[in-house]
Amino acid sequence: MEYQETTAGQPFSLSNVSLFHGLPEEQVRELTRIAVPRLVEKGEEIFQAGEEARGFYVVKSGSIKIYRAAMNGKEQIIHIWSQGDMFGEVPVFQGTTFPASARALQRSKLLFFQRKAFRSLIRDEPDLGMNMIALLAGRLRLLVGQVATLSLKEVPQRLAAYLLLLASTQESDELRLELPKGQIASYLGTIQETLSRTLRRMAEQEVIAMRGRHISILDKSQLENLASGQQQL
Amino acid sequence: MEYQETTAGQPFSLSNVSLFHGLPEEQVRELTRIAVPRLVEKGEEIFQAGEEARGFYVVKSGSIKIYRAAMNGKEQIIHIWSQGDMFGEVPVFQGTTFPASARALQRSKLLFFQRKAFRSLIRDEPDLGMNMIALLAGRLRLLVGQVATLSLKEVPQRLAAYLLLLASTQESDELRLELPKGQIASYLGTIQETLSRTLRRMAEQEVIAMRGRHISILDKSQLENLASGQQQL
DNA sequence: CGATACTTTGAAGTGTGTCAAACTCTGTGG
DNA sequence: CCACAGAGTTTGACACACTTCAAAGTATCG
Repeated sequence: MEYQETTAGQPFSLSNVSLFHGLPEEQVRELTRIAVPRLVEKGEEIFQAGEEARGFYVVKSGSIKIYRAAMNGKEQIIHIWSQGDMFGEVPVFQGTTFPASARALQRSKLLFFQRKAFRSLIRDEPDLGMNMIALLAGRLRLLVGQVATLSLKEVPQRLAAYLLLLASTQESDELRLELPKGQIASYLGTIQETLSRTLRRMAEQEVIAMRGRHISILDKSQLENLASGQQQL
Repeated sequence: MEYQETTAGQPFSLSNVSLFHGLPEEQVRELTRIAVPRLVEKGEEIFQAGEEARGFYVVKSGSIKIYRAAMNGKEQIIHIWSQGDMFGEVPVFQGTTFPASARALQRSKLLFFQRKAFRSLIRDEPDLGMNMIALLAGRLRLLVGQVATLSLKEVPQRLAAYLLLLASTQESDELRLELPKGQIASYLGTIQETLSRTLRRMAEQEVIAMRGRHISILDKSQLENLASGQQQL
C-alpha cells in the first residue's frame, strides 16, 4: 500500500522543482539517477544545526521545518518548506555544517542529493548554477526581511503580516492554519501564550474571527494597517 | 590630491575580491573594463530598500552599512561591509528591488557592476558562478545566525558574542570599537541606552573594562559563558 | 471513548524601550 | 592652542510588551 500524505498527493516531478526548472531532459534523468529517496515520519529529525553535511534535500511531499533551538527550550523556526523546495544546501557550497536543524512536520518524502555528485552536475550545467543562484538570492531576500521583522516589529504587526501572507497564498480571506499555533508562534519569534492573546485581541476588535484553526479576515485594510505599523492593536 | 580613507589604504585589486578569486587574468581585465567607480561621502545614501536595482557594488575602500529602517526611526543593521566585499547583489539574480538600504559609514570608494553585463560574464565563466554561489551560501549562514540570535538571545548574550567576534577579528583582547555605539546597538537589534547600560553592567562585574571606545576583555571565559547563555549577567 | 496533544486564560515578573536631561568626547576654526 | 559646536554617550525614572509559571479547558486521533 502506498504511503498517504496529509497534503493530498499532488503530482511530483523533478522538472517541477524550481532548482531544476528549464533543464534539458538528459540532465533531469541524471538527477533522477543520483537522487536517493528518504521517507521521514512526523516529528522525525532530519539533521541538526552544526552537524556535518553530506548533501542536501528536495521535498517530494509533506513539510519540513528549518529551525534553531536554544538551551532554554525555545525555538525559532527559520522556514517551512514543502513540495518542490530544497533545503540543507548551504554546506554544499560553503562550510561543512548545517546552519540550522530540520525536522518533519508530517510524514514526508524527500530526495537526497550527495554533495559531490551535485557539485559535479552543476559544473557541467550552467543553467543549474543560475537556478541555484536565483534561489539563494531569493532566500537572502526572505531572511533579510525576517531579521528586520523580528527586530523592528512587535508581535501584532508580525502576526498581521503573517495572516495577510496566508490569505494571499490561499487566495481567500477564510484561512485554515496548517500548523499548530505553537509552531506558528515559533515562526513569528514569540510563544504560544502571546500568540493566543494577540489573536484574541484581534478578534475582540473584529479584525478577524476565529474558530479553532479556522480564521476569517473581517477587516483586511485594518489588518494591513496593523502589518505596516500605521495602526496599533 | 588623492582622497584619504579613514581606514589606511590597503592595496586593492579585483583579484583580492573573493567573488573574483581564482579567475583567469583575462576575465579580471574584462571585469575591470565593466566596473564603474563611484565615490560616496560619509553618511551618503547608496540605495534604499525597495528601489529598483540596476546592478551591484564591490567595496574598494571604506565601509558600508546595509540596514532596514522602520517608520518610528529605529533601524536594524543587517551587515557592515568593507574592502573586498560585494553588496546589493540580490536583485541581480532574484526580483528587481533591493531588499535593504545601503549607506556609507565613511568616505568610501565603490565599484559598480551593471546587472546585465555581469550576468553575461557569469554565463561564460563557471568559476565566477561558483564563487557567487559560495558567497551567497555564506551570507545565508550569517543571516540564519542573525535570525536565531535576535529571537533566542537577550542583549547581554548578543553583546558578549559581538565582543568575542571583535576579539577574534582583531586578534587581541584589547578592542577598539570602529563604530559609534549607537550603530553597534542598531546592529545588535537594540538601542543606544540599553547597550550603554549593558556595557556598564559588564564593567561592574569586571568582565570587561571600558574607556571610551576602547574595551579590554578581562575575563574571556565568563564572556563566553554569557554568549552561550550558560550564565546570566 | 479515552489519551494525548493542543489551546486558552490569569497573575506575576522582567527585560527592554521611551523620554528627558546632563555629560563627555572630538575635531575644527579662530 | 584654546574655545566652541555638534556628535556621541550616559544616566535616571517610568511605561509596557512580552515571558514565565500554573492550571484549566478544548480539540483530535487512534
